[in-house]
Amino acid sequence: MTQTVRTRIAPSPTGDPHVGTAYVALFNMCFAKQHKGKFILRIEDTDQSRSTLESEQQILEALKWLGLDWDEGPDVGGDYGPYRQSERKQDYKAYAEELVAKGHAFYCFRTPEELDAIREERKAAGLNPGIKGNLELPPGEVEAKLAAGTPYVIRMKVPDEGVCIVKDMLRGEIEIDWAQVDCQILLKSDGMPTYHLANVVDDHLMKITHVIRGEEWINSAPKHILLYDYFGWDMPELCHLPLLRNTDKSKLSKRKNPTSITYYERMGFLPEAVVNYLGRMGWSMPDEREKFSLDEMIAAFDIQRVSLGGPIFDVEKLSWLNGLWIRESLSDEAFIERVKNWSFNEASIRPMVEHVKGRIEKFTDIAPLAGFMFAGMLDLKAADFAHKKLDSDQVKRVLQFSLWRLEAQRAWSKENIFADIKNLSKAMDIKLGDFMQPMFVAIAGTPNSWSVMDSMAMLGPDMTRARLRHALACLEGFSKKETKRVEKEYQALTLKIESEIKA
RNA sequence: GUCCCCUUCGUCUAGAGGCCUAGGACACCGCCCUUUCACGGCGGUAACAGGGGUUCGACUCCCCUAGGGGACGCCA
Repeated sequence: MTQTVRTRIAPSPTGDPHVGTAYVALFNMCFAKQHKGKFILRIEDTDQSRSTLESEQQILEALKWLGLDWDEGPDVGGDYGPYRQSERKQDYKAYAEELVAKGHAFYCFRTPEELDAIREERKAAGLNPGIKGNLELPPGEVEAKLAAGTPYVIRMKVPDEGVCIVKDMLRGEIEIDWAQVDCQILLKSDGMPTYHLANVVDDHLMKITHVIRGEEWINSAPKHILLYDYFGWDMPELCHLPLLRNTDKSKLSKRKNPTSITYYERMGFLPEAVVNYLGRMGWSMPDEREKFSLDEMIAAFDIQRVSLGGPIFDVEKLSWLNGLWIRESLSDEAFIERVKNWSFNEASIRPMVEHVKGRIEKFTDIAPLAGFMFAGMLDLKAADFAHKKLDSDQVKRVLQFSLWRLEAQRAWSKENIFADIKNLSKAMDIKLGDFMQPMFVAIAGTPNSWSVMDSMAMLGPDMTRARLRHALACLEGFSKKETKRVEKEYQALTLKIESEIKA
C-alpha cells in the first residue's frame, strides 16, 4: 500500500506563513517520501472571514521557497477553501445529513446565549465546559423549526461513557474519556463544514493513510475516530508532533517571536538552513550530524526518532547553521547569485531610487542613507528614542499601539499603513509629526530619513513588525501588569478609531 | 475548573536496562592560528525534575508528586 500523507495549511488572517506550518509540512513530506508515498498539501479553511486567496498564496510560496514541494494539492480532492469551491459545500452538508439519518448526528437550534449558559453551568459543576447533553429536540419540533427556517447547526452525537483509545504513532495508546468529548458542530449555520467534518471527509476521499499534525489536535482525535466509525470508513494512522515553543516555553507565537517564514527570508537566511534547522527540532540524524540537506533528511528519515519534548525555537543556533551553509555550501558564484536574489536586484532597489536620488551628492552617500533597508535588527539604545514632547511612556505606547495596529493589517501598502498610523495618532491625540519620530528611530535607526511609511511599505510586514518589536525591547517594553493596562487602553483606542471611521 | 501530552547541560539533542565517569551541537569562557576581526583548531564550565518501586543492575520499565505545555469556539 502506498502511504499517502497530507499536511494542512491554515492561512492566518495576515497571511504570515508560520514556521509551525512549515515544520509539520517538512515532517509530512519526509515521511511520505521515505515510504515512496504521496505528500499532499491541502488548504483547510472554512471560515470565510479569515483568509484571502493572497494569504493562501503566500503560504504556498513560502513552502516552495523552502523546497517543500507537494505531489498533489492544494486544490485537489476535497479541498474546501472558501474562495474556490463554495459550490462544494453541499457535499459536506450531504455528509452531515447522512449522519443525521443514521442517528449519529442531530440538528441543534440553541442560541449563543443558551450555549454560554450551558458552558457556565458545566464549568460550575466541575465538568469540561464543552457543549454536551440535552441538546436534542423531539422529532416533531425539529421538523417544525426547520420548516420555519430557524437557523441551525448539525452536531455529532458523542457517547457519555466509556473510554476512547487514540493510537498515536509516537505515544502509543492515549485514553480519553468520552465524557470529556463535546458534541462537536459538524455543519455551521452558514452551511460550511467545520474542520472536523471536512477533515475526515476529505481524508477519506483522498485515501489518506497517515495524518501527521501538531500536538494541539490530540484532544480532537476522539471526534475524528468517531466520525470514521459513524461513516464506516477506515481510520488513518495518527501521529502528533510536538509543538514549537517560544523562549518562555509557550506555543510559538508571533507576539513573542518572528514566526513568519518570509521574515527569515527577508533576514537573509538560506532556505536550506531554515529547513535544516526545522529538521533538528525534535529530530536528529542517526549519526547526529547537525548539517544536512532536505534530501539527506528524507533518505535517513525515521518518524520514530522524533522526540516529544516541545523544542524551543532558537534563532541563535539557526544563525550559526545559516553561516555554516553560507561558508561551506555556496560557491562564490552561488553566493553572488543568492545575494542578488535576496535584495541586490532591480526590483528591490527600484522603489528606493526616488528617495535616495534626491538626497545624495555622491554614490558613497548611499550606504549611510539607505543602509537600514538592507539591515536586520538595528543597534538601538533607549537614548535614541529621546523625544522633545513625549515622555518615554508615551513613546512606548506609540510603538506598541502601532505594532498592534499593523499586526492586524492584512493588505500591506503605504496607503493602509498611513491610514493606520494617522488614525492612531489622532485617537491618541498626538500630532502626526511627534507620533512619527519614534517610528523613524525604530524603522530607520534615526529620526532623519525619508518617509518612514515608504520604508515600512518597502521593508514589508515581517521586517517592520520585527523592528517595532525590537525597538520596544530596547526600551524594555512593558511589565506584565502594565501590559494588561496598555492592552485595555488599546482596545478603547480601537473602538474610538472605528467609530470615527464610520462617522 | 476539567481532561490530555511532555520532562537529559541555559538551548537543540544522543541514549531502546549494564557500552554512562551521561556523548555531540549552539551559546558562554580560555588557549592556539592570525597585522585586526571573523573563520578554523584545541580545551573548559554545564544536565538525567523529586520520591518510591521492579531488577543482580535504571537516564532507560512502573507508580506517585512537582513543574511545563496543550485542548476545552458556528478557528484551524
